[in-house]
Parts: sequence; C-alpha cells; structure tokens
Amino acid sequence: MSHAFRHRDILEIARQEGKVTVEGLAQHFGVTLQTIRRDLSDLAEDGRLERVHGGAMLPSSTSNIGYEQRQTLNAKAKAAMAKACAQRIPNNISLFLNIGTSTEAVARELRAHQNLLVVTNNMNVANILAETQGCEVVVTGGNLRRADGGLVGKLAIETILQFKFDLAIIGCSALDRDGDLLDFDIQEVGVSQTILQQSRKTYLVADASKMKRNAPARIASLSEIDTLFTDAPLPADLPERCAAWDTEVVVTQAS
Amino acid sequence: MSHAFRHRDILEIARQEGKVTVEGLAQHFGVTLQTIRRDLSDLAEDGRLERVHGGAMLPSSTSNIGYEQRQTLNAKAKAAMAKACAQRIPNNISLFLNIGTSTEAVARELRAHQNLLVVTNNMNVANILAETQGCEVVVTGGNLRRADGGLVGKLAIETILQFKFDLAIIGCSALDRDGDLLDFDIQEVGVSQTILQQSRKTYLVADASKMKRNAPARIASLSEIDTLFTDAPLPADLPERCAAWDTEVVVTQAS
DNA sequence: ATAAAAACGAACATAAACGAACAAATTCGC
DNA sequence: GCGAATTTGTTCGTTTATGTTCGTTTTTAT
Repeated sequence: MSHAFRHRDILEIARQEGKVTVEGLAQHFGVTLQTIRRDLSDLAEDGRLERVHGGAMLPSSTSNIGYEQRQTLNAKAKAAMAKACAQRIPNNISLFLNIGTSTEAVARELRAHQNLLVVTNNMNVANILAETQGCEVVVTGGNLRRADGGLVGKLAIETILQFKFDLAIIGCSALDRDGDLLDFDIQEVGVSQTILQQSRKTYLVADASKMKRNAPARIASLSEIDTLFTDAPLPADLPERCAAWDTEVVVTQAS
Repeated sequence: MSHAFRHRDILEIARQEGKVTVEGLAQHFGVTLQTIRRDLSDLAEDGRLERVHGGAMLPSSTSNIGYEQRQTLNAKAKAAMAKACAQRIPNNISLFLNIGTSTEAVARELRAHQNLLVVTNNMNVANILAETQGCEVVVTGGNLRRADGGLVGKLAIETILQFKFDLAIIGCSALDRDGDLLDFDIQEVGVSQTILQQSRKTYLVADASKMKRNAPARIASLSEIDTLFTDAPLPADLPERCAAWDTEVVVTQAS
C-alpha cells in the first residue's frame, strides 16, 4: 500500500480524534512503528500535522508564535514610547488605533484616560481595552489575519469611512530614509491610508528597528504625520526634514 | 504518550472547570503526580495557566469575572451540546456564530473542520478560531460590549447584510414556553434577526437554564429554527409544537 | 506558635520513543 | 522478466518522557 493512502487516512483520523499515536496507527494499518514515524514526519514537514512525542496533533496555527516573540522584543523601549504618546492624548476625544505591537503598547497606557471613543482594527487592542473603563470601544469589521490579530480588507475600510477621528495612532512595518511609511501588506496599506484621510491629527509610533527594515508598500510620508514617537534619534537628515514638514519628533529612552 | 496531548486536554479541562488539581489530573490521565506537576509547570511557564498549590487556574488576565463564572456554569452540558452541533456542521460552508457562551463552545469544537468561512460578532469566538487552521475568520464591526465580548449596533448589522450564510448558529438569553427566542439586549435582537434573515439554515444552541429565565425582547420563534440543540428534554408541549413546526430537537446528556 | 500532613521540585533511574543507516520487499518502466 | 527506484522492515545508539525517591517548602490543624 502506498504511503499516500495512509497519509490521507491519518489526516482523517487526526481530524476526528484530534490526535494520533504512532502505536495506534501502526496497529491500525498493520505496519511498523518506523513506517508511521516516517509518515508523520512527512505530514509534519508539510505542516499538515504537528509532530509530538508518541504521535501527532492537528497544528495549532503556528503563525502567531513569531508574533508573540516579536511582541517581547524591545518591550521596555516600546512601553516608554507608548507612555509618551499616551500623555499627549487628551480625554474626551475619538481616536483610532491600527495594527502593530506599538499601538497595542499605547492601548495599554490608556487605562487612566476618560471618555475616549476608540476605534480599532486590531483584535489585540480591543482585547486590551475591553478591560479599560474609561473608553468605549468600536471594532471595525474585516478578515482576521491570524499572524497579528489584524482586521483587514474591504469591510475594515468601509467601517472607517463612517467615522471622522480627532486623532489616529498608527504603526507601520518600516520607515525609510526618505521619511516614507512602508508596510508589508498591501491590504493593510489601504486601511492605513483611509485612516489618515479620516483623521484630524495623526501620531505615528515606530521604534528604531523599523528604520533598519524595508517593506514594499508605501502608506504615506512623514510629512503627513503630526507627531512621530520613537526610541532612538533619527538617522541622517531626517530631523531637518521633519522640522521642515512641521512634523514633531518625540524621542524617548527606555528606563 | 506525549505530554503535548495532556497539555491540550489540561487546558481544555481548565477552561471548562475554571481550575485543575494535580491529583485529579493524575487520576484522569493515569500518570503520577510528578508528571502532572511537570505539565503544570510547563504550562505556567508559557503563561497558559497560573500555578497554585495543589493545581492550577486560568490566568487572571482572561476577561470579566462575572462572565467567566457564567461560562463555567454547566460547562459539561454545554460541551456536549456543542459537540452534537459541530457534528452536524459540514465542511466547506459559510457560517455565522453570534454572541453567547454556547456559540463559543461550538467554536471550540470546530478545530477539526476544513475550509469554513466563519463570520462572527463575538470577539471570544474570533479569539478561539484564530488558533484554528481550517477556517477563515471574518469579524463584523460594532460596538464592543465589555460584558461578553459581543459586537453590536448598526455596524454589525450592516456587515451581516453583506453576506449570505449557509448556516447560522445562534444563542439567546431565554427561551419561553411558547417557543419564542428572547434576549436581554434590544441591540442584540436586531443583529440576531438580521442573521436569521441572511441564512439558509439555522441552528439554535440553548441549554436548559435558558428555559427558566425570562427576557424582554423577542428575537424570533422556534418555528423559524431548523434545529435546536439543548441539554434537557423540553418542557410542557414544546416537543409537539416543534414537531409541528418541523423544528428538529437534539437533546444531549452531559457525560 | 508548633507539629503533622500535603505538596513541591530536584536528582536519578528506567522505559519509551526517536531517527539514521542499512537490508529486504515491492512497484514501476522498459 | 529485469533492473532501478521506491517503500517498508530491522537494528541500534541517542534523545525524551515518565516513574521513583527524598529533602524542602507550604498549608492545615491544633
């Protein structure tokens, strides 16, 4: 019997039972343990199963592991930025928070604020603010992106168009030497641009690592941003440019 | 057998019972206390559980306490209902899950399904399914209701109107003797009615406690529901009525 | 406050599972 | 039918998981 048949059946069993054991499968198919191990290795390599000692399980979407790690990266610097940003957010306004670990950090610092209307397309922000008393939370619709809990796509944009924000707080994937905000995901770019368009004032929160990265899609220029919060001095002649653009730059140091 | 299997089950039990004991788990899995201690240490290290003397609990970060208590109420019965419901959900369809602990239980049972498009106005459902591979998740917009993670209001309804679902799985606050579905929140009623209107088929998941309660707003009648999943026989002459309405009733027993 | 009991975690021993390498069997193309 | 390629079985040294023991810490009862 070809391994292809077994693979199909193994997946079927795994879906029904939630798990499979090497021993059990060997018995079921009447083959040796080693054969089953090879099957499971193959399936695990394709990401169809998750190998564990003694068997395998259905994969528990592995994508957000990278995200969780990223989240702990630069945690202190991010918290400092977020604090500075939160300090400049008045009470009694409407604001938008978009996708990214930096905006999530800002959300955590909003605990003490009063009477905010917060709109977000970030599930994590919504979860954080769900425990905060002083603000009403509105979630945009959208397709859930597992990697980072973002809500993107047509639905998100349509929702945003129904609002006008006093303030938008956004993050981005990268920030290049020319002062352009860049993102990995084209879908997300559309959302971000819509946010900028619907906001009276804009804060960008971007730690220094963003300036060492690159990304394909352009969201906007720093010239369209009112204030940039970051954790290290800007490189090259960006400070001068920002001054010319009337873009305030707030640099914080991690404690 | 691998600890990975146990870890998954331990978390599952912890969610249902709210807590786990070393002794109880050791008995449940047929392993020594030390093995369970190691498991709990691992899970605690990952922040998935909070270790306490004699066992472990859900980490305190998880949402609202009143809500959580309600969630652990009837946990086993709910899981049984949810399993029965999930079994009748085919692969490769679009479905809606609305607000309520019962629908969240169903979401947990969708792990093994393939190629589902799940739309929900329940943040908890979205969080649960974010870790499930076999389905794409779309979140409706809406105002976040802290009490239960529900998204309600105009935005939610507008989003739902953009879809047509193969199947809707809904919960309700109460179910009265006449076979009417009732809810505490007028806003939520509008959402639920819109869902019913946009769905080809409808499942209602409601445990027996719903029949002892009352609520002010009427969503619909059982006659508009295809199948009712519950955990105790219906009172009075409801079974006959359901038969006349061609509403199937599935009664499950907690194991 | 103190003693007994329970739970804990570290260290070690044992058993189970693992993967690599090679041999045997089977399948496929010709 | 023959040889090559693929698949499966076998063996064995290595890694991982579990059980056991024991001294320490925490909880409970007095």
